[in-house]
Amino acid sequence: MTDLQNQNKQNQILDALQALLRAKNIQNISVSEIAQAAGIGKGSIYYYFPSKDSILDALVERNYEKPLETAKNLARQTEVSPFTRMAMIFQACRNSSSAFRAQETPGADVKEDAFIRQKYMKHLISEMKPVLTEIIQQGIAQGQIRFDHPAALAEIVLIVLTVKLDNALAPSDPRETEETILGLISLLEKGTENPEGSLNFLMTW
Amino acid sequence: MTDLQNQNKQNQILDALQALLRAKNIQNISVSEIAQAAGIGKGSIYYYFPSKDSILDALVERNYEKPLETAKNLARQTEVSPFTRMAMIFQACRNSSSAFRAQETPGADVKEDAFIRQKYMKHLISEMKPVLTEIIQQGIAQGQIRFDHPAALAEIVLIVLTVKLDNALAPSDPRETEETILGLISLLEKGTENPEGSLNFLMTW
DNA sequence: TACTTTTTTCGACCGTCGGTCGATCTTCTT
DNA sequence: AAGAAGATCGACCGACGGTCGAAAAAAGTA
Repeated sequence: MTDLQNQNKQNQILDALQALLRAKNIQNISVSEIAQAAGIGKGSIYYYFPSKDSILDALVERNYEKPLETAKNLARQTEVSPFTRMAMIFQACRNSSSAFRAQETPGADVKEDAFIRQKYMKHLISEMKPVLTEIIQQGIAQGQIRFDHPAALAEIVLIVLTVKLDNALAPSDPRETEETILGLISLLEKGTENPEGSLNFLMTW
Repeated sequence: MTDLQNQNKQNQILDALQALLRAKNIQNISVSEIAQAAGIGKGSIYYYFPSKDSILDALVERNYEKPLETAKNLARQTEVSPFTRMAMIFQACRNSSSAFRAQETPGADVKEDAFIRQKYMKHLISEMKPVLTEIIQQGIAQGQIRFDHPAALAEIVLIVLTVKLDNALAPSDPRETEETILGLISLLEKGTENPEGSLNFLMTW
């Protein structure tokens, strides 16, 4: 079987898992269920993946590849304002992370699918950090940003946004999340020596 | 049986789990193992805890109670500088979180005990946020801090520090971690309108 | 086409796990 | 002392992740 056909089959399994993930968390999804949803036998799952965890890994990878690509492309568009590019990156992250985001569980506490989201966040932060750092450095070179620690700034922004986006590590109602983002923007304005309110457009949530 | 004796028994189980946790991750520790390490039968575990997860919850709670107590006490000591109190809180968090921190796994990637650390971080952030917010508000009232979003600032600082402290969500070598903390301090100085270098003492890592 | 070989599919099966349960032992009460 | 209430236990249960060899499907060969 060609690599392409092989990937199709893997994607078929990944699609099934992603669909199931919308209704319940990983711990409550059995391999048999995934197989059934994918329309294949349970044994076949293990022909394409060595373990249940590895299916999750693959799904995470498939989901963060797209925003990463977007970010890398944006890093090259030096004619666009660095903050605008930052906003576009966050939007891309937001869209693709929705597959894993903690659902609104009104009465009960947040579901314990910590595992997969942590994996997603970890990869996203580590892969996105150098790209965002580069964009910030361009902003410094162009005089739009005044700050001495571009890599640190990139990581701080990524950590806060990823954690708040996920809404499981530091769960908040929308109102509180907005307040935190507003504070981050204010902190960014003062930190990068931009006038107050000039970064409000980042608030596209 | 008195409540005190009951708590002793629970602590005995918690101690056993904490000891086992140093060697392997949760997923690889069975309830029978915990029982054996605690010197009791498996069934007795379920006399004191309703589920395996609840044992973890209790262990997490036991570990974040102390720094939380410390923080609450500090919140009352308005004569001490808010930043000094912040530093003391971080130190307390640092000490008590070591039970869950990701070990240095030289060759391999970070162990997958994500679950428990995420739980610890979540509780720590949510419990610590109001306390730290109060301290920041005091700093604003006293004129040592100039910033419009005290709660947001508290959450941002807590998120970044907790994530970096944990070293699993955004793993870095010590050199890189230092750079990020340095950047956070710089951002804090500019954000709270304090002179550059004035918060360097927070760097007690 | 007829055959062998290789790839792919499958579900019964295995060991282990979290959790239950009634039997049993211990400790309190009167 | 005797019964009630509290505490302990490990055999047992259903379900899970993962294995395996048989068998079906596909590909190669003449």
